[in-house]
Amino acid sequence: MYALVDCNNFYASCERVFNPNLMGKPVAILSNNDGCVIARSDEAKALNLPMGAPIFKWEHFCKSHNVEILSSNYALYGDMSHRVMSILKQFTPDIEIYSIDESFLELKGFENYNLTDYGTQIRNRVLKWTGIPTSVGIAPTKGLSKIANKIARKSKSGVCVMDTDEKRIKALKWIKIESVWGIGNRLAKRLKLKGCVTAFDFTQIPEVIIKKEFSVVEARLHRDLNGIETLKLEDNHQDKKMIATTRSFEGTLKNPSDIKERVSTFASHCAQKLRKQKSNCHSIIVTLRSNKFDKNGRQHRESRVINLAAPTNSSLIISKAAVTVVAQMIKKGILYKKAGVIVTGIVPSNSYQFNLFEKDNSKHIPLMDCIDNLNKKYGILKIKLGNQDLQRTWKMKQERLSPKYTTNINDIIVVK
DNA sequence: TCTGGGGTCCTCGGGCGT
DNA sequence: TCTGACGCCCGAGGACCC
Repeated sequence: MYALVDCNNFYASCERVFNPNLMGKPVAILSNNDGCVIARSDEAKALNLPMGAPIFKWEHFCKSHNVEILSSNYALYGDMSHRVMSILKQFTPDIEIYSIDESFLELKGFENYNLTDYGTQIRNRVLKWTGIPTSVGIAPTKGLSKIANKIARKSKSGVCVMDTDEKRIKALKWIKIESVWGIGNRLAKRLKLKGCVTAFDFTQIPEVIIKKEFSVVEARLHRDLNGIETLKLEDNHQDKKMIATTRSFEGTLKNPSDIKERVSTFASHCAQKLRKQKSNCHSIIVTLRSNKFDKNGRQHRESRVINLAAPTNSSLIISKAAVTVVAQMIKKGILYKKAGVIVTGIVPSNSYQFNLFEKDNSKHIPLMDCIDNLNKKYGILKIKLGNQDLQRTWKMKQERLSPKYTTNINDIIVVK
């Protein structure tokens, strides 16, 4: 059996732990740069404030309905997530941390347990120790545990155990096809054309047809929902296969030197993340785009790939390559809105094949170590490359940011 | 004025070796 | 030596997730 433990309205719940005034009120959390709504409390959902709503269009609505709007505070959410996950690890050794707010727990050897009680224990402990409410869905497969979790979320107890075929069929008939994990908008449309309205309809289509007309992904899901354990617990300890830093600019940029500065910063950020996981990258992808929402402006969107002669995690090499390429991409007269650097072809830094003509950049290794250590000691990004913005005039818009209650000593709550 | 960021996996089509 | 069939590899782009 698998349990899916999902934190209810995670970002809003984290904020409420440290600011009880938000209890019972509609709360909306904004994306980076305070752009659009990315998380909502139940009360905000009940007001039909949509996910992804651009806040400048919904500000008036929020004011008139007393919605509390907050910038996203990832330092807080990351730390709270870590606390929740470490509690979940006490309940089973087989756990897959699926995202910041949910985990799959494999319950092997729990045949003699009362799973409803066990799920309740999980919920109670997480709530008591962290203040975060959760829902627990327990079922024979991962796909079904996702559906059980949706039912749990709607139930009073917050726990749903799908342990018989009758319960499985009832649940499948209840859930709409577009709400099934792994079925996005496009697929839902195609499936509806075939008369698939619920997950149950999907499971009744013969597997050969699914394989033929859709793909192996849907075929796997099909088996899983039919109760055949197909999707397995995934290993959490693997290194990332791709590391990205992409950002929208505060306004729009047309000056090549401004754009190059941003790209250099994104590149060195990627390099830093590579070094943190002790990896090197073989290739770099640089992306640049104008404002897609500007209907009147000239549009330009491009991405280019740089294949390196030898894998590296040196900020100097990655930044230089990315800046050179972005300089070739910039078109005169275009107002650019967003850029990004993605590093791929990731290999462990201690084992890679030298190229016959490779230049020795071994001096970079102690230099990068030194930069990382100084930044660790004196605060992130104190040491920068010469082509980065040394005055740190670029800052994310975070006008409604809550304190870093759990990760910054100056922000700790004082009880008087 | 203002519309997120970071991932994974899969398919498809072209290039290329057998 | 040429050609077609086949399979593998790789990059681009799509779809999905949170």
